[in-house]
Amino acid sequence: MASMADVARRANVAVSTVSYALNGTRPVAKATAERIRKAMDELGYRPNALARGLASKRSRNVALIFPMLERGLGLTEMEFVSAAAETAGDLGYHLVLWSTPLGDTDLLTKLTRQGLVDGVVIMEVHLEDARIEMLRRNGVPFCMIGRTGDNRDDPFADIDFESTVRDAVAHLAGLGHRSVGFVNHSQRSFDTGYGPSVRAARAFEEAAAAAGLHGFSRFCDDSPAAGREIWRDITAAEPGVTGLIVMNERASAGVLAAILQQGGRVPEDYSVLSVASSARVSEMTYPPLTTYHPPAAELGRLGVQVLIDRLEGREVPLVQQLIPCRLVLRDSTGPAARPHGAGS
Amino acid sequence: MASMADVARRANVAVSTVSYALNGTRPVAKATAERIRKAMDELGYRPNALARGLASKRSRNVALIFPMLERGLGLTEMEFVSAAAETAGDLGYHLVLWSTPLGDTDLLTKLTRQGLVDGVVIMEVHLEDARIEMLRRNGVPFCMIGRTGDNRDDPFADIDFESTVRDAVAHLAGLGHRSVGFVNHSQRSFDTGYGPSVRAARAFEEAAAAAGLHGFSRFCDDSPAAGREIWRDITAAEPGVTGLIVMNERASAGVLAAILQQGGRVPEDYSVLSVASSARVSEMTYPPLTTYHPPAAELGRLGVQVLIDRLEGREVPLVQQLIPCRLVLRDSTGPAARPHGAGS
DNA sequence: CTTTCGACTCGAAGCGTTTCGACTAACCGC
DNA sequence: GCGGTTAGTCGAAACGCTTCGAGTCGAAAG
Repeated sequence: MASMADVARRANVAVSTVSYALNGTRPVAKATAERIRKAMDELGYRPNALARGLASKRSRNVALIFPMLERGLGLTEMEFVSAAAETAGDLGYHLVLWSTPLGDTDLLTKLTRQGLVDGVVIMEVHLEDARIEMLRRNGVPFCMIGRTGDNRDDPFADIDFESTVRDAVAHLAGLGHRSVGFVNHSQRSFDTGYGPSVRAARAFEEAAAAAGLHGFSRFCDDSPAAGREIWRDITAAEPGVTGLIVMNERASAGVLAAILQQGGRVPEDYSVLSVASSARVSEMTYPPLTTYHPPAAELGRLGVQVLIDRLEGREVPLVQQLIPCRLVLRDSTGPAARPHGAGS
Repeated sequence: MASMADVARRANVAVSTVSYALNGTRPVAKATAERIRKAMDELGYRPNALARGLASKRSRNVALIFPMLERGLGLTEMEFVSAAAETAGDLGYHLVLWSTPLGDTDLLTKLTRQGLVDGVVIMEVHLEDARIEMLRRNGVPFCMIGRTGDNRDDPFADIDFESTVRDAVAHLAGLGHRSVGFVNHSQRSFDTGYGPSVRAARAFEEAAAAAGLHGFSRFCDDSPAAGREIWRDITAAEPGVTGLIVMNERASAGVLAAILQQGGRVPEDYSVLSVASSARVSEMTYPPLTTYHPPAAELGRLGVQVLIDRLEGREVPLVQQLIPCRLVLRDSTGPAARPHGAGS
């Protein structure tokens, strides 16, 4: 592999001059620059990333910390990762993937101390997140996807669950639904302070109250089976229900199946509105789900963009961006049926 | 950040001795080793990955080349990426993500020449793949997920589409189906030599013939809408059909929906058998799809494992592994209806 | 008691960059 | 025609590690 010394020799200049020409660090005469450029592509020269990083103390690598979740990663996360990788590439950076158990701060500490990356994008942030504490303490530049409860001046990009849930409630209320349920993630995710669970739950209570309708919430494990079960539970406890907001991609299919199985029709008898589930999945259920789609790609792009801006020392204002989900109408919502006439 | 020199000073030894102790490159006295160890964790020392890589000419990074596809990445790919990242981590490596347009050999060349990674795992390999040519030519160690048409002595791990499709045909034949269709990916994917499309298509023809049943194939774009359309096409052209093998995750939901919409029942009137689609999605359709699940995590793990084995110079036999999909029974297949009695 | 060998250690020379200080020629304003 | 810039270039010193050659010492071998 050709090195900078080879290029310098061939172009008849000092190594440092090659470096200047390459990075524009200092002015280089037009003719010299041309000679160097020529030498470079005759040799097929590419600067060595490791050496460059070592000497400059900037690796031009960023890490994406992405958790090994028991519930597994979904398509939203995939979109997110794709966008992050692509954006990093566009900005001349490399994206390295750190798959770490959610609580493992030690592992993360070890990883960050290796000096392989200049900063990290961290996802699945919890309201209280030891990893964020650690990053702050160790002075590791980072950008969150999601946010803690106490984010003061750390940059983040997150889904605006508050406004999304508000919109969702308004949407159903607008269709005449007066008794609306909210199907959340698991109790456990709520208890451990998973941001979306907590914020959405709160937002739902408020929005339902504000809209003057009867609202109730359920936790639900992330599986179709749990979704089926929760529907049975709901119809038993809330016979007047006509609308459901489901923020649980995997459960949503179960809910739909359970309704159909009980002889209910969607959307004639019940409206099911999905929140933050991916397009690829929403269009595959029966009927296809009307959904507030998460801005996964935007978040991914934004996350690495913001991080890199900081790394490059650009004097950027603190970015703390909330992006609402975008409504895509499909076939699972419609005008409310007469309150008690529903379900066979 | 503490450096090796700091550790050496504190432990009262030469820098090289610290290195030997750290890597076991040469013997170090027990007492010395202990002193060094102590110094290390008093300082919270972690070796600098860049310096280490530069000096040793082995970065301990591997790249995952993953394509920006127009059809987007699915859950299978996500599982795959997760497994790869996790495995790399377990083996003390970092996984960097290179998101590249499928045909962009130049970009790939640039990336590999930077010396950031020791080798690459490459996915979505086509039967004729310029990227593989390039890797061979440039002597970049690699492992394919998928395989070219001419793989001689390059390592790969791939889904065994031949045997999977054979099994699928046998499964339906065993249920009494005599007229079975195969829904492939798009014509385009076939024409551009996308391995799964080509191999599965061939395998289906053979297996259908061998089983003595009436088999026919269709290409289908990757979308529910295309799936609906293909079903209309099929019922028009093949009125006797009772079984369908669908190797197209996104289309499968459309097929199901179209059947239901025409008043057909699954599996009473028609059996739909999905091939190589993810569990997360298969369980969300209506009815849930009986599926041959792709061994995504195994492939991901295997890919980086094999690559790293080679990098470490272990004298491993050439790994060219084919893993069949595993059948998971759900609700979309059953005994064949009377040939012509189906469909309302 | 020498020789030999292995365990153990050290210093120095890289690895391929960036960056710093210094030096030379113009060139500018006066 | 003299200080002061500025464009353009060079050599050398890092950066934090690995690796090589060489040296010391004690124990086993002859």
